[in-house]
Amino acid sequence: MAIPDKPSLDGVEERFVAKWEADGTYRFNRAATRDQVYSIDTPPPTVSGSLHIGHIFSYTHADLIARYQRMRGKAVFYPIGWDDNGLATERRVQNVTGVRCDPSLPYVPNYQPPFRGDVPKDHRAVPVSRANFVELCGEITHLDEQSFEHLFRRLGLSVDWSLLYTTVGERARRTSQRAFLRNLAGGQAYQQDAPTLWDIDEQTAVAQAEMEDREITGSYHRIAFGRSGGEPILIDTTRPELLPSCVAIVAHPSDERYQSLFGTTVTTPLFGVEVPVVAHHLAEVDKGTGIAMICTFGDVTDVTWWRELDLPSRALIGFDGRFATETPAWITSDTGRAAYEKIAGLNPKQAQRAVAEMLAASGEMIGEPREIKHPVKFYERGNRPLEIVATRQWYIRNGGRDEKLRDALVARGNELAWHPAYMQSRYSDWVAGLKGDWLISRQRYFGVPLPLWYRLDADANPNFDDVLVPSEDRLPIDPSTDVPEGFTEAQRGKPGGFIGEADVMDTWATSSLTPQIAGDWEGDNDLFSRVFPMDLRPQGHDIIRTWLFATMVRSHHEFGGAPWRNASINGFILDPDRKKLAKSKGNATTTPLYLLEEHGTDAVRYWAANGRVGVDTIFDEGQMKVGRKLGTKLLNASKFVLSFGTPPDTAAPTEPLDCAMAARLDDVIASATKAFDAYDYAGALERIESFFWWFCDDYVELVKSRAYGTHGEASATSALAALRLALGTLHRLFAPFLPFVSDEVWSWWQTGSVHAQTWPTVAGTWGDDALLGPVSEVLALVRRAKTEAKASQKADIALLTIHAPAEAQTALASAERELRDAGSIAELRYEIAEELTCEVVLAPAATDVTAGPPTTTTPR
RNA sequence: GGGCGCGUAGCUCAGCGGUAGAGCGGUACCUUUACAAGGUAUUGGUCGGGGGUUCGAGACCCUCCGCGCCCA
Repeated sequence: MAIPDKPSLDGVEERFVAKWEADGTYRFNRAATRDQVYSIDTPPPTVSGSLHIGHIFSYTHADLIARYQRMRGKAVFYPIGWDDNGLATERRVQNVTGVRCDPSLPYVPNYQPPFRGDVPKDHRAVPVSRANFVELCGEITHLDEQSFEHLFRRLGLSVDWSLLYTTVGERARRTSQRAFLRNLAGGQAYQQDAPTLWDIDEQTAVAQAEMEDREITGSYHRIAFGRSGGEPILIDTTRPELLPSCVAIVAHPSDERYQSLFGTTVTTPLFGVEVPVVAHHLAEVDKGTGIAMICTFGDVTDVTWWRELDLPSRALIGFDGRFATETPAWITSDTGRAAYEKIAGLNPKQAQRAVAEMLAASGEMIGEPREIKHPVKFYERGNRPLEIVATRQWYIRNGGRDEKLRDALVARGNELAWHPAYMQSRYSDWVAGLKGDWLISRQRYFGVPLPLWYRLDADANPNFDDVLVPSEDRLPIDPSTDVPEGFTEAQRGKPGGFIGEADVMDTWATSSLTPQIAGDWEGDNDLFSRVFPMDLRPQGHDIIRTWLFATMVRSHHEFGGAPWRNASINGFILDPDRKKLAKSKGNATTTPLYLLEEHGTDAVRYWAANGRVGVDTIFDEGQMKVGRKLGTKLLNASKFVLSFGTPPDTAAPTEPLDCAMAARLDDVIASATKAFDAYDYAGALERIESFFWWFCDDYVELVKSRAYGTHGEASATSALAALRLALGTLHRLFAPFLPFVSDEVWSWWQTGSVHAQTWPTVAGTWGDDALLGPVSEVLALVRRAKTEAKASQKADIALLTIHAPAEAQTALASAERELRDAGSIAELRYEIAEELTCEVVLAPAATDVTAGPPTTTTPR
């Protein structure tokens, strides 16, 4: 291919994206053996969200490593997936189409939702069947996935698109169900009736990893518990509405004030239920009055107390977040039952108002409620505080209730090389602090179903202990339409028959299997054995506790080892005020596609590549402009170097300056390789870039005249060979960072893609680059003299006197021709001196016969 | 409250035991036949404060201050 007259970065993305796809440049070679493979467990982005600059940042980092390893000769297994499974997708579909799922409705063929796009604010969601809802989820996610793919291709990710998977796709469902069944068989999955964190708006259970604390305003209500033959006990609570669920009151065992009360009973106000006074170390002496009521269940501490003190369960808040309509049996007094009837069916907020009014009226509330700020648990995507309801759920053991397992999982962290190393403590700290097992069942619709049925007794009541499972070869199954072995569809819901499990799995229960899904575990075990355990898991530090940990749990249970060898953890993107970029803060307004179009992909990648592994990075379009400049420079420099002509095949650098440049290049290759091997792509780029600018500014300037042939053919040939050696090396060194422009310049003079070439290696035969120091120094002094004389850089110098130590003079003498050419120096003299200085006498300019006096400069 | 990380030039960052660095910005000069979407030069810092280890500390240790993230 010919060199364009005016090289340009415009349009390189479209051209090479198409070419790489057509040529299969990034196709995985599945014949490669495990030791020849470098496999990457890429995070599948959530397609219900929109891509933002953080994706550009982190996915570029993974791509840098992928491209480097590919050039090192590895068969790179670099798949990508879309995470389209779960609640986030359901929400998006509801918002876009104006429907909501009602599993009781029948399927409607060819259903059209009321909207596709802008749903008016006052629109009331239209109920649709589960099957219709899932269909719409599939339709909307498919559209999202196309735009994601377009952006990622445009970003130049060298993923093998033929390996694309989705987390709700057939293979993911099969893998996910198979892994669950193995966990079930291995005793690592179990179901339990237990207090469960519950989001009353989404009507689903929430796992520990998905909840967060938020500081909200509440009110301390001081209420009096009656005591036979004594003063009432005063208790401060933010949740007086839970009074009917009260099972005990609790103080710290060492609390002097309440010593005499432990073992006695008190009576709850309004409801008149007798409850014990108990001691537990979690009661806080200096919080409120130091004695608290235990209700089933107001918060997670209540759950601990309930479990550890073996208290009865008196839960009243149901799945809908409202108080049970039926008055519970443990409230026996007429006044108590009358009080309860006033809150039956209310939501917690309404009930709180009602209870507070009743307490005020009965005189059992002391003073007015006092406002406080306190942390309350929320579902991370939720709007109202979590409730805790007692319900049957499925769990996977993750060490939260088993010290040995916990220790084993912490130890698995040592099997990974963490980049940066300190990120391992985020993992260890999280695992060590787990409070319970991993809740994986969700009361949702768009997800992977739990592959289970339950046998029904003679009255058609489910026996949850009698679990029916499919054989693995039937997977994936949907228990709402598929039938357990030995049954017929007619027996569904009938006495002696079966019912399907309605719940789906937590999205992380599928996402935790991305190495197994991508590698087609048990589907193509030949492939799987070539790629697993994966070499690299790249991801953000925010999801170490979820994605990374959950994946570790699954791999530990199934394979008894870590699922990867390396974890590289990327930082966040911050705005110029050092705030985390987030759409909700309104500082993440620039879309990724706009940036790629505005600055060019290579320029944006350049910015991303400068963000060191694990370090939060400021969003900086200035850096993208620098990247753009680098790309332009690579075009121009390549064109110039190639314009000198082609040296003979056997040509090699022979001149001292050329060999010294090659030696310096060797050093750059060595240190860039070392940096890349340590996952320090930013360090590698820094060294390559710095060499490149020196190469352009000094080396090319020094040799261009000789390359034109001014000193004869032999020395010209040495220059040409050296220039092309450097150029070919630079093109390959830049290839991971600037994939588009590097392939463009490569195509001018080479065949094939630069991305299919091998990473440069050190020749080690060029000697040292010692002479380059003094030469660059003199060149800089000459330039400074000209600049200070306000002369053009091409102005002639009549006489240059170099004062320098003897060894520097030897170095300079070996490159004297080049110095004279580059500086337009007529006469050059040497003087011995301690320090290197130059005396510059400019030749009288043709148009200016009154040139200034000689200029003396010293290096700084 | 706990854990982790970070405070180096106006800005963004590198350096992590041996003479304070890069890019951007600012300033000046050069319309140089690769590049004006350019080039050349130049200006910027008691390396957050204090103590200690060392012949020597931006770097290692202690402590304080400030900022960020995660978890309570």
